[in-house]
Amino acid sequence: MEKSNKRDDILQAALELIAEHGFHESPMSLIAQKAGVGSGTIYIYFKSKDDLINEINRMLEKNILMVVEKDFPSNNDIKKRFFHLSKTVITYFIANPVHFRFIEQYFYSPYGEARHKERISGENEEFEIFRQLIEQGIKEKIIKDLPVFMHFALAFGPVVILARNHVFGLVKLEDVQINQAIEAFWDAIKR
Amino acid sequence: MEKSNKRDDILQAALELIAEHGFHESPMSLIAQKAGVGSGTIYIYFKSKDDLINEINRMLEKNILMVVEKDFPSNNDIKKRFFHLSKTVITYFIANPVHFRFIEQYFYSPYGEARHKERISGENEEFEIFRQLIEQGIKEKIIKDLPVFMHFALAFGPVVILARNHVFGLVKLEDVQINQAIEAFWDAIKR
DNA sequence: ATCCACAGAATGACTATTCATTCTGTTATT
DNA sequence: AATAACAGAATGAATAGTCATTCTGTGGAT
Repeated sequence: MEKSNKRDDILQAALELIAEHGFHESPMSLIAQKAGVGSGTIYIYFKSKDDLINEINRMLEKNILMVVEKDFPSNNDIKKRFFHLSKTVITYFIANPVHFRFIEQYFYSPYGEARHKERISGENEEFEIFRQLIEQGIKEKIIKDLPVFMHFALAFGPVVILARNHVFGLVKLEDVQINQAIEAFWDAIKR
Repeated sequence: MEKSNKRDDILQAALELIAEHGFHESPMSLIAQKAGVGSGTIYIYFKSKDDLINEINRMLEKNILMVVEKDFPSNNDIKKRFFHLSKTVITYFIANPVHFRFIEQYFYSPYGEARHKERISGENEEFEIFRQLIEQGIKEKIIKDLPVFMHFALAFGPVVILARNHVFGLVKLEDVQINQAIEAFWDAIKR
């Protein structure tokens, strides 16, 4: 599996640089240097800088989906599943600050707009898990009868801000606090 | 008061361009053109592009604070005040999509990091209103005994995502839905 | 009223720099 | 020997910022 080592090196270098400095403060020359690669080499693996950036995002999304799906308690009750999902996501962000900061910048830039639309409109696996959870919960009268996108906002809005505060070192989120937070926005969602 | 018309023209032009296209897709030459001004003129009013961008943010923050403080029901009960604050903010974002998109890009970029730290650590008027509200609510046992930053995440996290969905045209938030959403995240906050 | 002198606002061509991308020659692989 | 992968220099487009010059409006002198 050591096949395309350079490709991964480039992805990793770009990810780290962009997470720290942003898109336009991460020139291809620097990415190449950090990856230990000639700048021309990047263009063997990626069509353009945009392509590289989108590829990083795809990699991270796949990664997160994997983490979320692993050990997901599909057969447990709604609240348990909601907790697992929320906790996994927030824990992932805290454990991977570099990923978090990349995703945040990507998401809140013209790049992420298209991606965001896809996510809301449906064809996204990550979101699918959440959607099923909510829809079932509504049917079972456990969750408020509100549109799914609203539940998404109620749950992931706080997650993102909390992760941000932690990643930026403004607060230190301990396990207890994470649980308190999830418990709190569960109150927003549940009937 | 028609004193420095050009300054305002430049701020407005830059605001609109950046909201739509992002920071790096808004060259000074274009800003100048859109403002109906020579490119050198910008440097009479602003030290640099960064200065211009920070100045736009300052302008918008002042503006929002004004809107929030106007008619704020200081003497009403906690829940009423919380509702007013939340509703004002979300309504402002929806009514001013250009402002929202600028703020979002600013906030989620290296520019916004410093600003965010200031906000959390306290010396920010906007935030002060919220802080007082929460602290009083905790004292009166109306609101959960959690750190203020957590309540901030619980309330403004959803607000931002909802506004985003609306501004991007993914959903159309009617008054009823806004009220439902606030009612929901009030559940997250209240005891 | 007309004109002149002048301050400082405004301009836009210009410069130096940075950047993404391409080109070229070299090295490794088959 | 032929091919593909590679590094890094070269390129040209784009950009932020500068500066010598032009414009504009005001106040005083006639």
